[in-house]
Amino acid sequence: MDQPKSELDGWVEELLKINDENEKMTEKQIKIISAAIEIFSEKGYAASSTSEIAQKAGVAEGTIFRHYKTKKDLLISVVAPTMSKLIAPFVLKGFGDVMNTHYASFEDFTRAMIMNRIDFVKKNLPVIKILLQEIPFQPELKEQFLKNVGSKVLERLMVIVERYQKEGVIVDLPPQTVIRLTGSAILGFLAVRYIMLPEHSWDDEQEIEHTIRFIMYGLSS
Amino acid sequence: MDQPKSELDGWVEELLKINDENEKMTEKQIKIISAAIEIFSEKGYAASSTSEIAQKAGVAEGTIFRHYKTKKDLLISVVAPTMSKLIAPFVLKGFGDVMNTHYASFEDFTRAMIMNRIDFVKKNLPVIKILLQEIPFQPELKEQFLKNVGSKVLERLMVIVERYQKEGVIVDLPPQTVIRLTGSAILGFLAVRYIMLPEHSWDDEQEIEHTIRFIMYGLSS
Amino acid sequence: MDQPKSELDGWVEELLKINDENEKMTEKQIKIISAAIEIFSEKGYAASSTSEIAQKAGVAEGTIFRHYKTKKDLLISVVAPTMSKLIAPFVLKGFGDVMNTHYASFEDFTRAMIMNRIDFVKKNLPVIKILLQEIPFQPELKEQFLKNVGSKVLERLMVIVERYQKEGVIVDLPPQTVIRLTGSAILGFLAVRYIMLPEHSWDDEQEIEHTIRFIMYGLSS
Amino acid sequence: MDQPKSELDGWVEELLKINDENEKMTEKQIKIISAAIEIFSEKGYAASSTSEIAQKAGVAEGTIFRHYKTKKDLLISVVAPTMSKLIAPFVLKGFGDVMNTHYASFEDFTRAMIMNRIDFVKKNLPVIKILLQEIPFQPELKEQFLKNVGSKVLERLMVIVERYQKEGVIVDLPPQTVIRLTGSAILGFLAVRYIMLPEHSWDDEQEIEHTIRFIMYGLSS
DNA sequence: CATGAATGAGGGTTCATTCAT
DNA sequence: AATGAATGAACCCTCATTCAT
Repeated sequence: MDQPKSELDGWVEELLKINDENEKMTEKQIKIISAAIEIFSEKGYAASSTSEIAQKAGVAEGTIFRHYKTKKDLLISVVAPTMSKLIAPFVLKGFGDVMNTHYASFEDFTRAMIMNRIDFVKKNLPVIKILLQEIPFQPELKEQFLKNVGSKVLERLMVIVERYQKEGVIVDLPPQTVIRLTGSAILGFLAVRYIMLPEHSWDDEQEIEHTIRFIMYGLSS
Repeated sequence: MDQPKSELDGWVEELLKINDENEKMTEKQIKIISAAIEIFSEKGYAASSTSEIAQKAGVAEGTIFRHYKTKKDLLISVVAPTMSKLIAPFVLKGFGDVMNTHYASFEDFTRAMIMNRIDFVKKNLPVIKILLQEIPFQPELKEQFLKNVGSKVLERLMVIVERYQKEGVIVDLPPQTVIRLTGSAILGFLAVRYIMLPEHSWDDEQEIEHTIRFIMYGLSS
Repeated sequence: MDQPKSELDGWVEELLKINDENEKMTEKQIKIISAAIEIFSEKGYAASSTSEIAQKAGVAEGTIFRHYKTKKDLLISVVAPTMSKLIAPFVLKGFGDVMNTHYASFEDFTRAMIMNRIDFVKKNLPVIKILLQEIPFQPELKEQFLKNVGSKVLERLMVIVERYQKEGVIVDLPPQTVIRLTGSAILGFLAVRYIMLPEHSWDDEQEIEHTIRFIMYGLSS
Repeated sequence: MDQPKSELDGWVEELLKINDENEKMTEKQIKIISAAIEIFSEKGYAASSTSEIAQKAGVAEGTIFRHYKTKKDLLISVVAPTMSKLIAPFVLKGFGDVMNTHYASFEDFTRAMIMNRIDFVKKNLPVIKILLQEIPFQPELKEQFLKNVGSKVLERLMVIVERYQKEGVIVDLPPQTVIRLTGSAILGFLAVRYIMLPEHSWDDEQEIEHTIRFIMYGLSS
């Protein structure tokens, strides 16, 4: 699953560094968050008990509530950094310019996107599972998600899609439809590969190439 | 969202009729199941309380447990018929033969598929949400799902895909990959259309045509 | 465990016959009472559920309450006939006279008593267990028991003991104490033999003889 | 009910002291156990509710379950120390030797035994009632009881009985029978005196002497 | 700052009892 | 007379949260 070091990755890493530096979490907090991630993703938020988290984290029950006012607070704290990272590549300033320069072909762009998202999923799988589970039930998360992905990310991607459409390299469907179709192909691969059948033996490189081919042909004008 | 009456639909309806006739539920049971569907899909299984379900169903809490031994039993009873219907079109005997006859073109087949699934999703949205939420946490459901979808459905679809591949109308990728890509496009549409942004104003016909186009071009040989 | 047919037994049988004839229980009632005896003695009254009794009896839950107004009513109905039989030998009219005639020696009397009680315990073990368990908690039973055993039985026995004391064949302790000591020996045997260690292999005849010997010597003047 | 200070008592007290020191119960735990003893012995285990115990103990219901995982756990915790004390006099090391030295006559031994057991019953009456009630229904207790009393205690007593038999001071019945008869007399007294008719006005000293006399004569060779 | 005992509301579930059929 | 669906109170137990130490 190696991928060519790309500019995009460079930014993500930078962003992550920033995020991580901001955290200033005590050792106990890290243990709590880690335990929460593990347990939330295993049994679901509602079915997890703070006492089990405390036990797995090796802290007293009360300690959790010293750092996170409520259980829901803990959930948000678990999920927020990953949500940030999720949209990081799209909100970096200069993102558009760079696109112009570095990903001359739509295929390269798609490939970079796919590789980057695979990397992201691999590094954040448990939290992603939690996010998927809880977004429908936590208005806070839903709102945050729609605001970020539905606006910022979509906005950026639309600009990019429109540019490629103007260049005539992809079909002239509504940009949102293009994004939906491309996104479905990529996320469909990630879902099957990492969530539904992670145990299955995969030839990742081939699957990725097939997926890219599918998108390219599917969107060919 | 009208769709041309097709043979496929005929069978599904027949199957559903059979299922529905088998149910023989009392009036109270229907109320309980309805309330459970509503509340489970709204708050998630673990966060729903049997007392709230009883209240919404207009029955005493004890009545729930007369019909469903445990809360999990109620979940299974809520979800099982929909799981059956989910795979119904694929397990009907004669399904393969009919394919040969009636859906000569891959595009027609895909269109029928999409229409049928849209119909299914529209009729079963709340239960589908519950299924998606709970499959990861309920081994019973997971097993049932994998057994049915992972075996029966996949099996059928692979035969069909291989036939179209032999005919040279679609690209010669591994059949499972073809199914993944097609499924992603269809399910991606359904997810966005009915789960993520159901409120958005959609031009369904257009979106469907675009999606079919995407699949056709994507899989063109 | 054969025992010589005695007059005493004759009366008991007569009494039982009377009791049994009075019962006029429907077939369902018999099944309910039998099931109740089995379950009450197995798990205790409070830990038994009427639904389990109904199931074991093969009747509907409601049927129990048609015959017995409450669960406690059922308990009383289970236990009352045995309580009657328990005191039967002592309240039969003419009991005292017969004593004079038939059991000239105190030893014969004691032996008859022991044999009779063994027989009684063997025939009524489950109900006796229920009685022992529930007398402390059911004022109705307690009162009934004290009234019958504490008065009628004790009264009769005291007359008998006093007669033997006047004859000089047993020691001149307070009659109640004599009864307590004799009763302890007999009931102690029954408790160990039939309740505490019923599985142990017993040489009943020997144990009985030893017990009688113990009482005779213990009360010798 | 004063009794002559004996060596035997010395040991028991010592043992109890050890037990009591081990307990390290918080104030709340003591209140919970006390309330549980009171209510269990009054209404029986199955008919007692944890909420009532909590109320009588003056704690929240949850507090009970912080200290005792289940209601049955609470029962065991209530009953276990008394079970230990029950067999304490028999399992103390050196018990046998001391018998040789201090209770030269069988009568003295029996008297010490009776006094000691009276003391024990007086101090532990409610828990003893609970034990008697629940041993038949709680396999854990039954097993524990049989293992301890049925083995350790019986073993010790048999050695003692056999010694007195060899000395020719008591009749040559099977030792187990001797123990049963002696035990019946003692326990019969205790049962009548403290459980069945505790309100009756008793001349304890006399009753005890009569009981001892009964045993002595009953076992005289 | 960390602890963990304490809380009490609410969880799922059982149960004796009722009543329309 | 018999049924068994329906009831709702009470059951045991868990939980997120608080607070004195």
